[in-house]
Amino acid sequence: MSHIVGARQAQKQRTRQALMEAALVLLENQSLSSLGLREVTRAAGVAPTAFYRHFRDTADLGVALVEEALGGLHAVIRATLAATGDSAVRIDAAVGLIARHVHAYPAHVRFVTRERHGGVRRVRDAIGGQLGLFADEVAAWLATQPDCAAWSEDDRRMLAHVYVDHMVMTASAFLEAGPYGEERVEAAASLARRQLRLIGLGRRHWLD
Amino acid sequence: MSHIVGARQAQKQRTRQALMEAALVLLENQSLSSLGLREVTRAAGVAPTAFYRHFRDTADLGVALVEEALGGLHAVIRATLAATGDSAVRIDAAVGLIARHVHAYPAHVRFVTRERHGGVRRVRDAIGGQLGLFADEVAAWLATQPDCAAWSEDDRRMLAHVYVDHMVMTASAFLEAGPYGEERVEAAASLARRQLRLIGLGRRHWLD
DNA sequence: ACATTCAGTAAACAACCGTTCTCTGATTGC
DNA sequence: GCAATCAGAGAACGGTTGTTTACTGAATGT
Repeated sequence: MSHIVGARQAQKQRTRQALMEAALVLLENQSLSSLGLREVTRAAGVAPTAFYRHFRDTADLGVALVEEALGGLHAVIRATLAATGDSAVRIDAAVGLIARHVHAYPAHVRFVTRERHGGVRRVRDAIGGQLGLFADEVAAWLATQPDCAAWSEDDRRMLAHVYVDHMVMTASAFLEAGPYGEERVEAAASLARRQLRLIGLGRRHWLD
Repeated sequence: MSHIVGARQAQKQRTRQALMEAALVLLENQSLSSLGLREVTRAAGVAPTAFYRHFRDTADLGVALVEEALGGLHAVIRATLAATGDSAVRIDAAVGLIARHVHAYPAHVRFVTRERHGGVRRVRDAIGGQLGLFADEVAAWLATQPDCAAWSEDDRRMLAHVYVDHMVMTASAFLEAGPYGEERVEAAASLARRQLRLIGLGRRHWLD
């Protein structure tokens, strides 16, 4: 493996990824504030000192995990919002999207829901920042919708906040339901859909 | 201090309380899964081995904290639900109650919101169990309300779930707003009230 | 009064932690 | 080709961790 351009950077990114994946596995049974540096390097198969080539400390690793878990979702959310459709099929699509995402990246979802109110301030803030951006995008989309055009900006942000919070809670519910069978997952989906329907009804009559 | 009946048990409960309070203080800047036994006893001013006279491990301490934080709230919730009033004053009363409770017991609230999805399964389950009981009580109350009497049992549980989740999120929002001044707290209260109004509107038109 | 109970103490244990310093050897730019 | 760079390894450090064992002495029941 020589004379390949960027072979060094490629290998570095590889171990960096190995560290992040090892951390993600370990974080399924504990929280970030108890995650040890040595523990991570051991699981990743590198020397403890190699950790410092990539992260200052485990909190730094956590911030990188937030970026990995949520950074790529903005495009997905924007695309989902742009899709048109009846409100009922909208709800089905949104809940189905969440269900599939949780099924595909359970460890990332668990990490975000666990550390959103977790013991490490920098990670908490990073998650809060990303969710705030999600709310911004939803609020901007709401401004383009006929039924919310006449709302105040504050009220649109309030509703966007509700949608984002509901998305996170639904993801968490799918995560808890997952190991207990498919009917539990379907119950969580049904719950989420009805809650969205309730919110949609409130939205429709907000200006009464 | 001799020849007092129960002097021994009283002193034991005292150190037990000292351990729990010390833990609660330490848990403001970390999460339970990183809380050390020695750390707690040091902060409580007792020998490390004294810990075992009260708790098997720190997870056990966490379960006791859940009981302390949420066990006494059932009566408060039931009393609040029993109070009659217009829906607008109901909302004001509920949000005000949450605000006052967060102000009075910030560490307990922080602990619950942090460990609800935290890294210690037994504590997670204990919190989930208590919140489930809250939802039961709210659902039972909804069954007595004229506008929900015709709802299905499942739908009432869905709405109760929404109310309980909203209560927890509002408490967390108050907690985050607290250190940044009174206007931030008022903004959180306004947000919570409008969200409750939205839910109320959805509830009113559920059977349309 | 006296024997029992038991909350809390004290010392020791092996294991683990984060961090520093030094070194190696393959990739890199020239 | 050759010198410079730098990701990773290795060893050692002082400190902390959970747990065990043996012990103390005041509150207890009779």
